Amino acid sequence: MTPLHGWYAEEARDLPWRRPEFHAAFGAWGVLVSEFMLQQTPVTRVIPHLDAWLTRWPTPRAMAAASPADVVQQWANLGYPRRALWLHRAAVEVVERHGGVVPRDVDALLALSGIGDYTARAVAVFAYGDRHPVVDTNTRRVLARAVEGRAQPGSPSRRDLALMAALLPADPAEAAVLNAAAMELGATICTSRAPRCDRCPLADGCAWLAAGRPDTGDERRRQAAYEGSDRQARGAVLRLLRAAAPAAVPLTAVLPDWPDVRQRDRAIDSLIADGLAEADGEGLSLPR
DNA sequence: AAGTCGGGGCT
DNA sequence: AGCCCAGACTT
Repeated sequence: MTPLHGWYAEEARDLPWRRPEFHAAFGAWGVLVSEFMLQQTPVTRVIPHLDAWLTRWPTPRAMAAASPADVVQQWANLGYPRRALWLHRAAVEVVERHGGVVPRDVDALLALSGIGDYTARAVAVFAYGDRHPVVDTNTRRVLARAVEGRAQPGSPSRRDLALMAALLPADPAEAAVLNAAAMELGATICTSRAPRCDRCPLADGCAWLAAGRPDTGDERRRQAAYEGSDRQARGAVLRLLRAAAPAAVPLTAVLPDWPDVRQRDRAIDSLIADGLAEADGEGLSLPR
């Protein structure tokens, strides 16, 4: 893993959350927001939204004072809109439990809404410089190949954390670089489909490359089709509510021509259950 | 351990 | 027409 340091210094992408100005302006809150947005949304899609979000709500306290409707609206088309509500809830929790300061302790971070193993450690490491293993889907693939000689990682588990922890340098700053470098390598070189092993700094020591890049038969659990799914219906309803906001949409005007009316109603009910929509006498709207 | 949850871009 | 994406939550 040692070659990653030099490679990262030379080749790392210039991303907003890696710039000193970003940390100076938004601190740990900026890192927290960026990591929320990056949960399953590609880097290139997050970038255009991040600055607008942080300019509007530059602190947890500002975010906590916003309405859920404004939060869902600002989240726009980033996907998985429950994350917007969780981010808002996390901001409230930061104000209530930590005086408005994003906590540094991993367990305190894990206790916040919408924060799991990845995000908690990403904040502790990239915002505060502490020494923890940060393992995302990119890192898991790099470890699977370079260390275990497999084509694809297995399902996420705590083993990944232990494996990465064992590879971290003793110095926290160097450990942070390795964490970021492993993610960067997986995102740009050691990609899922067509890895560029010819440009990989770990090529000499990679177990998978040494074995001739075998197909180790690790089936990735594939996602159901989006077309025709409940998720698509939810997305369509929410898009309608965003367009109408702050006005409510009469229930009879909510996707009247949707192919499957039971699916439509299921989508409405589940959005209400999630707190992403609200129904009253005037109809359906974003949550007040 | 398996299901659910967006949406866009690339192959 | 799939596959993939700086995951987390619920059951």
